Amino acid sequence: MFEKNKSEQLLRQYGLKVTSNRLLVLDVLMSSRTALSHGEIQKKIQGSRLDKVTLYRTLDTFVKHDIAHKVASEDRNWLYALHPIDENDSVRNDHAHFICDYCERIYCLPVETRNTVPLPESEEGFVIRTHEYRLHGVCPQCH
Amino acid sequence: MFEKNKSEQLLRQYGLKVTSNRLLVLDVLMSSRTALSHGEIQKKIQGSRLDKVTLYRTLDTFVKHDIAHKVASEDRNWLYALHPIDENDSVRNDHAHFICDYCERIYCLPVETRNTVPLPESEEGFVIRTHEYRLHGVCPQCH
DNA sequence: ATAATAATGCAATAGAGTTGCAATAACGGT
DNA sequence: ACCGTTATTGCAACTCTATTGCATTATTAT
Ligand SMILES: [Mn+2]
Ligand SMILES: [Mn+2]
Ligand SMILES: [Zn+2]
Ligand SMILES: [Zn+2]
Repeated sequence: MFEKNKSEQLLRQYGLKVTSNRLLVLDVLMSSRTALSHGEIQKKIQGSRLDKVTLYRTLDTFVKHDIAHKVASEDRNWLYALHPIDENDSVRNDHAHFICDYCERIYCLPVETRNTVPLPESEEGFVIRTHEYRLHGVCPQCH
Repeated sequence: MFEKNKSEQLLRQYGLKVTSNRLLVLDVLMSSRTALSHGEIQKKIQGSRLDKVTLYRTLDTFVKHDIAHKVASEDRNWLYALHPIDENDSVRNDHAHFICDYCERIYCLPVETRNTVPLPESEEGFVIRTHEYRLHGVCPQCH
């Protein structure tokens, strides 16, 4: 038996049917350093006839099955990215988002962010379950 | 001379013309514990004939003059809020946002959040200028 | 009161994302 | 290799938030 490619393995591993659309979108996400919007992904796969609705649904499927996650961009669009891998090759659900002030790209940075910002005494009744740390500044591309 | 009300003073202080629309919107924002969407504000001022476009522009004006700030909500709408006041009655530009998993309301919490998450060595070329800390969990209303 | 300027209301428009439904493709079982 | 079940896909129409252009109206300094 031949070894299946990585994207195909990943889909089967998550119990998803292997379709050319999903493989295509997965490849795009895997080869991007930044989180991508629906529109950006469409541009990267122009030529293939993948409908925009199917792309929305494919991305939702990835998020629902926790293959990918989505981040709200500053212009209120969703950006999609696979989970970042840390130095031990393990997935980090807990990480920071870096938003460039110039190109507005969003990077997922595998940074430990837990237990860093305690609530002040005065703010009672708020129970924290998860968090997102968003950093703004200048990215390596824009120096 | 009679003492002007607080909203009117605030507008003059920021060099803005005093209009009934602006006073109305300012009152709504001042009396809310959570950040409000355009739609929520419209509901609260139903009866007044303030056009939806004017409301958008009024909110933008407040943001541009730094009377208020806006936060992207989880469902991709803008939410608007005045700057939170800390225990010394001074404005905090640097604060956290608490997003309730149930009611989805966003609260501005006057929490010190500076310099809490250093980047790892491996992530070079990112220059951090500002940040936003988003906390998710259960708010006091939803216990 | 008047003039200069900014704010406002209305209609049309843009853009991201969603819904319903019929056609098609994936895949386990034979 | 074929079939039947079920999930995926493409298309059209639609929803919803927000924006733009422009003529009208209100605010403020003089
Ligand atoms: Mn991320
Ligand atoms: Mn805030
Ligand atoms: Zn950049
Ligand atoms: Zn709540």
